[in-house]
Amino acid sequence: MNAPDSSEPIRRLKMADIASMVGVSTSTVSRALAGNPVIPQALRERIEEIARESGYVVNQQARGLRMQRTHVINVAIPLGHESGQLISDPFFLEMIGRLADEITARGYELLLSKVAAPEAGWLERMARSQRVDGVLVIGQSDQHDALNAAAEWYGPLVVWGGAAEGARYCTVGVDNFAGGRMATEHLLALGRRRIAFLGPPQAPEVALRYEGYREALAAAGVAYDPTLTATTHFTLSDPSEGVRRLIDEGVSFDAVFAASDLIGLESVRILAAEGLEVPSTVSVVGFDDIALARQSVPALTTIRQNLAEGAARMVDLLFRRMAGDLAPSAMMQPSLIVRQT
Amino acid sequence: MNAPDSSEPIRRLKMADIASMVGVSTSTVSRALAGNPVIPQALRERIEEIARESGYVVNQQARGLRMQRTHVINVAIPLGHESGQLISDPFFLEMIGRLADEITARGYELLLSKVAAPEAGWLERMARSQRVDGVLVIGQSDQHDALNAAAEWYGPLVVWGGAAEGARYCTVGVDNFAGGRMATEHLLALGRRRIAFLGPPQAPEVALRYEGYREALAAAGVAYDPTLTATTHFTLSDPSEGVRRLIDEGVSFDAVFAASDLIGLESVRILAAEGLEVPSTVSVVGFDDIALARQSVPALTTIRQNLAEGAARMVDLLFRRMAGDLAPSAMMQPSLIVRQT
DNA sequence: AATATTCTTGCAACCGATTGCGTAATCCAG
DNA sequence: CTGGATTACGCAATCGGTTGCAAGAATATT
Repeated sequence: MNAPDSSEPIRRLKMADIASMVGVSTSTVSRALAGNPVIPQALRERIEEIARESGYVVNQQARGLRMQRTHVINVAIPLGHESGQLISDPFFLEMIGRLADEITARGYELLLSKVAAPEAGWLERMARSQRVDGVLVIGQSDQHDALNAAAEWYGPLVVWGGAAEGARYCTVGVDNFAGGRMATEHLLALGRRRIAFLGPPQAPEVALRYEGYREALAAAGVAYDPTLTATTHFTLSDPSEGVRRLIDEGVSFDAVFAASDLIGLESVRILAAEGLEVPSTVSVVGFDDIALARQSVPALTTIRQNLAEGAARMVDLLFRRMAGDLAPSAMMQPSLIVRQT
Repeated sequence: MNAPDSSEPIRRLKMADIASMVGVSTSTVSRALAGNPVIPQALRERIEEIARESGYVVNQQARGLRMQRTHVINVAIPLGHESGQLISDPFFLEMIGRLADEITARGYELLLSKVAAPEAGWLERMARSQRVDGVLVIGQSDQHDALNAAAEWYGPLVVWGGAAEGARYCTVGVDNFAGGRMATEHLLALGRRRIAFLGPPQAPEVALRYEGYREALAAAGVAYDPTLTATTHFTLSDPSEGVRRLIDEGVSFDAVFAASDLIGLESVRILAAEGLEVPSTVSVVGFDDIALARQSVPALTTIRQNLAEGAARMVDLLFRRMAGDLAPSAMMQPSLIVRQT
């Protein structure tokens, strides 16, 4: 369609070009553009002026090589537990958006890696490639061991997720155990006794929610029935998963605690389609409080994770770790948001 | 919490270390790891072996500097038209996910830039920083001129969006004009005559959908009423926008064509809350066909954009452009998905 | 006016790879 | 056994910046 202007010199400007235009050495240009105060203001301004009007931009490869830092953070999303390749949970979008804000605000860039079928050593390669200064992992998926191994020698690593047993890596997340308990207690308080649990149990954060669920049941003296637990992926794309399977198997239940809002919303939809009224016949509680939970009809009751705060904490911890301070994990309190289900 | 093993040497391995371990020069190691056939197989395998077991990973900064390519693609999301900082439209998530697949499949990485308040020169800086080999822009937002300017001298740039008037940059997108017409024709076929249009008209793709809307009205001999057009952002966070304003202003309408599914879904919700039944009183058609449109109750009728194909085309065009072939824009056909609204 | 001090600015080494070119080693035919 | 072709591999330049060190210029001190 269009062609780059062929009269434009093909070779990109380098610092030496600016230097010769100004009549100084590259040392001076480098220092001037870095705002080093040893360069007199007048000269610095002249250099900045010329650099700007000639469209010069510092080569980040060269700069990174010399300075041994890239100003890039790797955000990795492992999808070991997902069958499909797609990230469909809006939770990720909101998280990515928040992280992008925090990272950009600190003058860094965000390298996004979707790790679909985690190969051994993916984290090692990420950490050692020198392409990034730190790594954020969103969700442990089934990569607990890989994370532990990497944390052994790589400091600037922060993981969003549950405080899994024996985790030696730094995590940020809500108290999943408390969240699971809160959700279950809420359902119990509504008089529900046969509460189904839906979620992918391989993920540590889900496992903790499940523990909270068990704990609340036990505390209320309600017998735990294993047939009420259905493993799913984070998205309910496959009808052989989740509520539908419970219905098909003839399991009777009067409430659903879903490990994510997406599962919860899909459950509501399936229940409605099956003629089971929500919330009169079956109550549903989700987890995350994605934007959608509030907007759907009926609006989903859920356990809220404050992602803005979570993202800020993750980035804060990561930068402290990049600075050599091996900051510890942080846990935030979730809250119950009662809506219509 | 945990501390990186302090007995581990602090300095990272470089190629020279591997070279001396094997007893060859860095040239040989470099060639061996690159799979260069001039290195005998036996030696290559020995080098690979040692590199692997010592956990060596090539420094991408150095490699990039020397080779003048980074194997990174910049995916930029300009949000000039958005008031808030948040990307909330799931459209972006699906698009990012698809692009990530395509880019990863070619052995490249994805640098994600959320361009919240576009400063002059943001694209220039991106292109000249040598941090990436190519740039994909998701949505033109209000950055049409900036894109045109950059395309003048920067080849590897592909934009998702509408084929805006006077665009000299390479775009991939659905035929927004046809999509707007299809949506409107569908509503007209249902007998609707007072069809409202909701969307952010600064974005070229939305402007084209709007043209299609006008065209369909004209073709059907239905008078165009400017009071039926309400400008919004891509998300309906502000109640002073969209349907609610039409209702408040007492504008009568029997259908809504929303420029995105998110606007459409929010409209359905507001209409329901206002006691206007969908679809008996008011019909609604959205645009995008995000996963949510299918799952919501009632399921949203919409114009489908095939994002899997779109992402594949964008990446294909970008790689051809990176190879110096200035491939032209591509346009795909949207399709009408009739559901319950 | 001579010396001490402070300002400016450039030289050159370095970051860690890749690669053109040249040479030593090996092979093969005559 | 020798000359020429081939193979294997290392030297050193290069990519484009940053920065310790030091020299020369300008200013201050006595």
